[in-house]
Amino acid sequence: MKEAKPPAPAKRLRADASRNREKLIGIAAIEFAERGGSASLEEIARKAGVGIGTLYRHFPTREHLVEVVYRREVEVLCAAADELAQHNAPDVALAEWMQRFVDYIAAKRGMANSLRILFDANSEVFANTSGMIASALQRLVDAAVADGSIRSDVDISDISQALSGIYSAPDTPDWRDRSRRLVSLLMDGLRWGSARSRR
Amino acid sequence: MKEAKPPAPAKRLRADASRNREKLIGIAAIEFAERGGSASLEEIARKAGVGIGTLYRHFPTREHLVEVVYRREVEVLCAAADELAQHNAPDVALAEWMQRFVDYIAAKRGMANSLRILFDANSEVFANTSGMIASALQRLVDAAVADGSIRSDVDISDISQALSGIYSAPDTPDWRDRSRRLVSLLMDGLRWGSARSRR
DNA sequence: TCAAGAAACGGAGGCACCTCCGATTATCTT
DNA sequence: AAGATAATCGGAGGTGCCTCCGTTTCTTGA
Repeated sequence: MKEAKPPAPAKRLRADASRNREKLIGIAAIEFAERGGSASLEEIARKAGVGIGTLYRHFPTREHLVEVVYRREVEVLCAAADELAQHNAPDVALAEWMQRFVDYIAAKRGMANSLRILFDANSEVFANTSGMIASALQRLVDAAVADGSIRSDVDISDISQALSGIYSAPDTPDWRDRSRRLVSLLMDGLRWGSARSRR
Repeated sequence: MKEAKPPAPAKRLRADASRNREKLIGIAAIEFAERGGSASLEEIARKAGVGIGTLYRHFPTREHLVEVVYRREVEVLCAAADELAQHNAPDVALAEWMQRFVDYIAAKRGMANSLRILFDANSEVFANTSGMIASALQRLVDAAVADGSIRSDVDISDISQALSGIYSAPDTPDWRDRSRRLVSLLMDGLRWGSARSRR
């Protein structure tokens, strides 16, 4: 069975290779969150239990690693939307997801600089990821509207706007609390005047 | 004679210190222009004939050094405006100065990244320097208009606009030649319809 | 199951960053 | 003029970055 398969989309990785790769991404996510974009790559390799050479083979530059970690976290965040929707009332799922969004942003603030470099080099990444986030939000809102637990005259872009305000807010010590309160407030506003609240 | 002089504006530097400082700035300007923002600081110290410690005492971070070099070059560029005005016909001075502006921009392109970091940290620097440049340009244009060697209905902001286009132009190999041609063209346009050309 | 070849590992090595502090001046005081 | 004082010099040293390549481990096919 001679099959032409030259454009192998992504070569299967060897078992040890993919194990190491995952380990590195996991540790890197933690380190970037804790130490920001200047986390030591050697430290990451050490904690992942691999040599520095292995890290560099998988991620030729710091930005490659940042990109992969960033993508991974967006995926997790978006997957959480569906997870939450399955196990909660739609409005609760939406509220909880927005709170997680705050946490997600919090982790990103430390690495703002690396992300900007990445943005310059490959802005397509951001088009993808922001699309994913918008679509997750859309699904949650649609479900909550359909269910009558939030008002029906809301537009995704309004919510996005509010959430992006969180990102650009000044980096005070109480940033996180304030952001969480903002999300609660937003949620109250969405519930007010809903079919359910009127019933 | 007990005099209160606590707010000494800028402590006089010791002779050797200021000598070293100047040497460092000079070498750094050359290195940044040649190698871009990633020029080695140790290399700069070595070429300046001082220890690395001396460099770091004068300029605690790479960005400090970049900022000083940047400021210095803007000052030189603006001083050149007056110099040129004294020794040339006003229109010639203007033309020559714009050509020097191209060279100045060329040197900046390599260090775009460092400049952006600097911009985030201290955007006041840019307000200052762009003001200085605008005012130098204004002086040259005024003189040429008064002299009748360029048309009188020109606005500084139009010329600035054209010059800033040079900065944002794509970084092709012939960027410099194209920019110089653009400046010539601009100059022809300015001369056309001037009092002198009509006479 | 085993051997050969492919792929991945990992750390030594070279360079740059930046800090720290004893040695070395320049400037001030008497 | 010569010592006292304060500022400056300069490089050793610890850390991180990244490359290179000999060694180890996985996969495959017989």
